Amino acid sequence: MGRTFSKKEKLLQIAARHFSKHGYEGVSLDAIAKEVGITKAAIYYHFKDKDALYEAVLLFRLENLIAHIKASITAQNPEEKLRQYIESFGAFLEDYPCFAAILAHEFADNGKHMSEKAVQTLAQTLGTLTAILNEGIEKDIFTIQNPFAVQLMIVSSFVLHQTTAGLRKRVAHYVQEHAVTPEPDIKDLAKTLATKIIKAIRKAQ
Amino acid sequence: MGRTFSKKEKLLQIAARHFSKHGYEGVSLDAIAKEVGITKAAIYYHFKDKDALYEAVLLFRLENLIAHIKASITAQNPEEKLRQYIESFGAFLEDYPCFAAILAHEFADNGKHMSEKAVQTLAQTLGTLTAILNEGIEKDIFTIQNPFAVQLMIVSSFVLHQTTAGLRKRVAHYVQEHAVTPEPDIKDLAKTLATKIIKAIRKAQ
DNA sequence: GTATACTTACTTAACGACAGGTAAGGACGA
DNA sequence: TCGTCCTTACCTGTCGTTAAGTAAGTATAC
Repeated sequence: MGRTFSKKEKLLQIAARHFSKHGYEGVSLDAIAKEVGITKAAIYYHFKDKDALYEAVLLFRLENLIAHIKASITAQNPEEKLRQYIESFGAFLEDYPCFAAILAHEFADNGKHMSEKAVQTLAQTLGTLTAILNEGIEKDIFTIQNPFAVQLMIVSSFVLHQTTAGLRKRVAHYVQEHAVTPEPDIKDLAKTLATKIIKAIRKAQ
Repeated sequence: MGRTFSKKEKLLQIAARHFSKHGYEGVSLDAIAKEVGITKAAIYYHFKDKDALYEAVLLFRLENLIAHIKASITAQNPEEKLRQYIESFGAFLEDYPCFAAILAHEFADNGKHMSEKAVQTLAQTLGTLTAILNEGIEKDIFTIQNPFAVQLMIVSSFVLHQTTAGLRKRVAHYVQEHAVTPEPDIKDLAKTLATKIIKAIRKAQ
């Protein structure tokens, strides 16, 4: 039983795709409206302006993200928690590739279009990671880490993995030494990344 | 003895800054021209169109980059080569932060504005890395790696480190658990990243 | 039950600002 | 005088945004 979407939901969904493909500046409300099947002015009935539409798109998924991550961390020991953190991050970005691309655009222009609330929500993911790392350090499992550096490796790898698939294909075409290893999907990448990061920060026994 | 710059050089330099800050779509030629101190029409004397200007900016730095990396790799053993690769990549992006931001924008929209020539040049960096990894695998120093995954970790970490400094500062403000560890500069990050990656892919002795 | 008042969810049409791009011409050094 | 390096003036299209209007639905009063 496929549920029916209201025009507003359809608008948000299509807007997300447009913002993900072209970035804030590259998106025109005309184009969105046309695809939704309404007029541009109708967007202004639902949202104050372009900024508010973007904010709605971004905040919705950001809040999803932190809920998803928090729900995924069920383990007791820090190492397993860290693995769950990394893998749930990857799984979420796989499920919402548009969101990954929107994040990539946001990172590229230094969060220019992110409201304080959006930044605050994003900060919660980093807070969660920091707590895990601190616990690991206290229990003498991890070496001391800068949480920002670890977060950077995780988030940037996932986000750019999701967004640069087409570019990588073009690049691969020119790499002579490149044996045609199959491109790992994001779930494989998550596992690889988790293993690598844990290996890299774990205290030598 | 400060050399004098031609208008064209000044134009390229300022264009790079604009493209790095706002991305291709967000940049207006009027704004660039104004800052250079010429009129928009003068840009069309030097370049065919907006695309050609962007291409010139991007290709120039890309060619710099591969020259810089190749010149930096002087070691004999793969492990040291890999370290040099990573550190020279980081050093280059530190010297040209505008270039890092342009790359970030390009990654965010999947290389939409990259010409085949630009892609080809970018591919050379990946080719260099692949050769190093293959040598390490042959000599039984590294475990088998997907070069794309390793390149992804290196490039994405550096690029987003350079571009998201302001955003990270905003995020840090909301992270309660965050002890105010000083933000590592990119050279520290390069060392950390090199150590981590080598630790992660090196064969256990 | 039906007239009235009001809300919801849009459309049509237009606004001013500004985008990329161009044709024509002028200043100036060799 | 000829090419180089620009400027002035302008065109066309598209942008975000708004005002005004409207068909359909809902709530209330009698």
